Parts: sequence; structure tokens; C-alpha cells
Amino acid sequence: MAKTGITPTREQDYPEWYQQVIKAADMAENSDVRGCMVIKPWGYGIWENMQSVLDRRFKQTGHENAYFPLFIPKHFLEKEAEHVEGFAKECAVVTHHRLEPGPEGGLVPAGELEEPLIVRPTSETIIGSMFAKWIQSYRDLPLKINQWCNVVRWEMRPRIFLRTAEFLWQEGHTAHATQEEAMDETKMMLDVYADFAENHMALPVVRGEKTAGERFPGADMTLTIEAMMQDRKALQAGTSHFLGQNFSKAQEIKFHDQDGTESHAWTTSWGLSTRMVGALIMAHGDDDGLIVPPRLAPKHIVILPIYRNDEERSKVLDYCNSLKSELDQLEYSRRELQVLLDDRDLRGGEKKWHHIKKGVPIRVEVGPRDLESGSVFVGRRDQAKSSSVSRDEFVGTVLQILDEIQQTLFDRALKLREDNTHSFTTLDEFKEFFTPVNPSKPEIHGGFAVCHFVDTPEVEEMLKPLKVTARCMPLEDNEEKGTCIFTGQPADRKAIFAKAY
RNA sequence: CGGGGUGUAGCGCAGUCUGGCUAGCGCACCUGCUUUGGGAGCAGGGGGUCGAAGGUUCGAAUCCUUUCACCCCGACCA
Repeated sequence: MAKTGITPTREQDYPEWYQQVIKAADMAENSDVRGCMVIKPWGYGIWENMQSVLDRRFKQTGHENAYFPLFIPKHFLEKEAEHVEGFAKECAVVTHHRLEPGPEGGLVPAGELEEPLIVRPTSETIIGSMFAKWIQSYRDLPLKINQWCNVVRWEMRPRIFLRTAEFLWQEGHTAHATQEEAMDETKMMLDVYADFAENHMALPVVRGEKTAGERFPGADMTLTIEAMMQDRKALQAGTSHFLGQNFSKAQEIKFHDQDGTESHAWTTSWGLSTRMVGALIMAHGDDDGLIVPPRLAPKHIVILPIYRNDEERSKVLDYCNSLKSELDQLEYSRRELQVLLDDRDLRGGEKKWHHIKKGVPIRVEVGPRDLESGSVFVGRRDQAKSSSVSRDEFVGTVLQILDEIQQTLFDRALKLREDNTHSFTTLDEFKEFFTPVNPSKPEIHGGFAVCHFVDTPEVEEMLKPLKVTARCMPLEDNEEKGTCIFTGQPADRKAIFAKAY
């Protein structure tokens, strides 16, 4: 009988499968605060590894970390018109600074603030206000700052990791003397994200430009990396914004050039959030649970000792400990190899499934028979079968196995995307692609549709009933001119359309 | 903010229509024995006063009133 680790399967009920994977892998859970999640050690460990890879890349590309306040004075947010409009509907507002005993017990807010404070939904305004002070001369530029923090966007429909009221992210903010330099920065950081997604998350992405309707509020241009999840929906995995002089004009970020003229700086911002953990789950998980790409795994290998009595136990544990020390010497992807020896007093099968559901890349089972033959029983999370190999061979090839798993995950995800990306030249074909056979209980359908189009509000309107959005206009391979399948007008380039998270 | 629904043990639920012994069941948890290369079996055990407040009644998880919370479907969104 093929019993799966997760009920239901992806095919049966994808959204429910997603929730169950998180629960089974013990990654996170909902908290008592609606819309806010608690990230548990296994989920947080993955995020920490994401942080460490990205942080290194940010520093390599000339950025420094700093920290800015959680609270933003209301009038800061009001300065940039589009920015206000984009975020006003989802801001948490702090109006008081004290609690006092209420008439009927409990506590009531007191000490009303002169000006309400907004819990940051993003920090362009408060960082910009500091940039305005720090920047006076062309010699102060470029200024390239990143911060790791939490932000709050009051969401009505939370989904753990994908959309929560509070989430963790990094936000980079830079200021430059010229438009070209700011544009180069915007593109470079998109490439950093794309490289991270593909080489560390094993997640193939399309690099593209957002349409006017999907752009960041206040940006002149938003670049994005878009990935396909296993239900064929798109997920925006990271964005990089060219802000032009919009914020610098609103916030007076000015500098004197070499010839003494005063100009407004050109700014960018770019962010990537804990949403990526959700992307990782939906891109790689299977019906037995999570699969963590080795390069981001909190534990690469779990050793499971198998024994029947105390005598066997001590022998097996000695063998396991020495194996662990040997493996501990190795490094994988700039980290020490992380090896867990799980000697909890649990039945073997239960313990094994526990680690399968968590997605540990490699399981090593060690029992009395292995001691005699000097071997280990190795199972890879990307394969169903396990096999016996000599201990020395295993230690000698383990790093290679991890790379193979990493590659397998990437190849699988790429194949999924390629198999479900189609070009369309007529609107009828397009509509059919996005219409489920059974509308009351939609099956997994659709994918990425690539079509010529013109970026106008009418097109966005036409897409609404289908619940499809323009994900991006790909940066690569997008020179060919054609006809917009929505309006019939001549179109300069194509866009990718999909249902999205 | 509109429509629908649910609150009973850590989790998932039955019981509510038709009020009545000490409020049940499954999973999880603890103990013991048997098992052990694979998500164990048997036996025993701990844990809830039924979202909250008020009312009707000899008697309320169950009926009535008020209230709170959460979930799902729509509009919004990294």
C-alpha cells in the first residue's frame, strides 16, 4: 500500500496539502494574533540559511547593513502620493503610548499621540528621510544600505509564509548620482535574487519587468523574479524597484555635483521575504512532505541508529558517533556539514518518517548488520529507494550526493515550468487555458501563458474575470514584435500571464 | 465591509433538533508488558464544566437573549 506522508496529496487538495506539509515538518504555526505566524526552529533555520547566503551577496556587491525604526510618522508616508495610495489600506496605526486601568477592569489605551505612528509596511520613507540628511555631496554617493527586519501589512486573508500580517524580510535602499547607475543597481540586485533562487533554492525563475498595474507604489519600474509552483500558479519571489527621483523629490534627497549644481538623487529599493520559505515548500515538496534543497537545509544528514538491546545500542551508537565526527569535518556550500544523530526513544519507522516529512536531504540508517559489514544504509529524500553502501564510500561521496539532490530539485522544477508554459496567439485559446474543467472544484490547470500584449488598463480589466494577472514582461528573449491578443494593437513585447499567489 | 459557518480535552469530532445518571469517541500524551531494519500490539492511566455573560427550569453543552472569537466565500495584497 502506498501510504503518503501527507494527507491529502497535492492532486487531491493543493492548498490543504501545503498547510499539512508545514505542520508535519514543524516549520511554523498560526499564533493567537490573527494573521501572524510563529516560525518554529525548522522553518526559521531555513530562513537563517537564506539570510546568510543573501547577506554575503549583498556585502559582496557593496552594501552595508543598518537598522531603522519600526515606527514611521504618519506625515512621512503622506509625502509620495502613489506610495500612500498603495499602502494606506493595510497599515497598522499606533495612536496611544500608555495603558490605564479601565472602569470595568482591564486596561484601556491612554496618552494619545500627537501624531499617529505607522508600523512600517516598508521603509522607503523613513530611510529616505535619513538619506536626505546623510547625502550632501556627490562624494556621499552611491549610498547602499540594507536592513533585515519585520514589516506589517494588515492582510485580510493570511496564509502562512505566503501572506501574513507580519513578515520578515530584507529591504535594500540605495541612492545614486545618475539614473544609469540606479538602473544598473536595480538590475544587479534582481540578478542577485535570481542567482540565489536558482543556485540555492533550486528554484528556476523568470526575470522580468512588472506591468504598470503590478508595479510597486511609487516606483518608475519594478523588476521581479517569478517562479512556478507545483499547482502551476506563479509566485513573485523577489522584487527590485527603480524609484527614479520620486522619493528623492518628495523627501529632498539632494546633492551637489562636481560642477556645483544641485540635483535630486536616484534611488532604488529591493526586497525578499519569508515568503520564499513558502515558495520552497510549494516548489519542492512532495506527497511525503517537505524537501529542503541541500544548500539551505538546517540539517543535511540525519543518522538513525537501530538496535534491539543495550548491548547493541552502545555498539551502534559508538559507530554512529564516529561516523558523525567524520562527517562533521566536511564543508558543504560554505557551511560545516550539519549532521543530526537522532537517538530519541522512538520506534524506527516513526522516526524515519519524521525526517522524511521534514525534508532532510540524506538519511543514514545504522544497525548491527552495518557494523559488521562496515557499511551504512543511505536514503535520499529525492528518491524513494534506499541502498546499502560502504561507510567509506558514503563519506567520500556525500558532498557529491548533496549536489545531485540540489540539481535534481532544480531540474524537476524547471521541467514543471517548461511543460506548463505555452504561447498563445488568440484570446480564445488563452481563456480555455485558464478555465478549469470543473469550475466548482477546480483541478490543477493552466500555467504560464506567454502572449504579445500592450500594457494598458483595459487589458488588466479583461483579465480580472479569469483571475489571471500579468506576471511580468520577461527581460530575456523578448525582442519579437507581434499583435496584442487582447486589443489587437501592435505590441512590442510579450508578457507572462498566470494565476498567482 | 457583504454572504455562509463554527465554538465541547493538546488536535479532530459526537452529543444540541426532542433539557435528565458521574459529558463521550479517535488521535496525541503517560505507565507496564510484548515487539523492534521501519509510521506497532495489548492492558492501564492523566487531562475538559461544554467560547463568555445573563435568563427560563427541580434540572441546561442542549431552550431564550446579549456578546466575543475564529473559519470559509467575495473586494485588496509580497
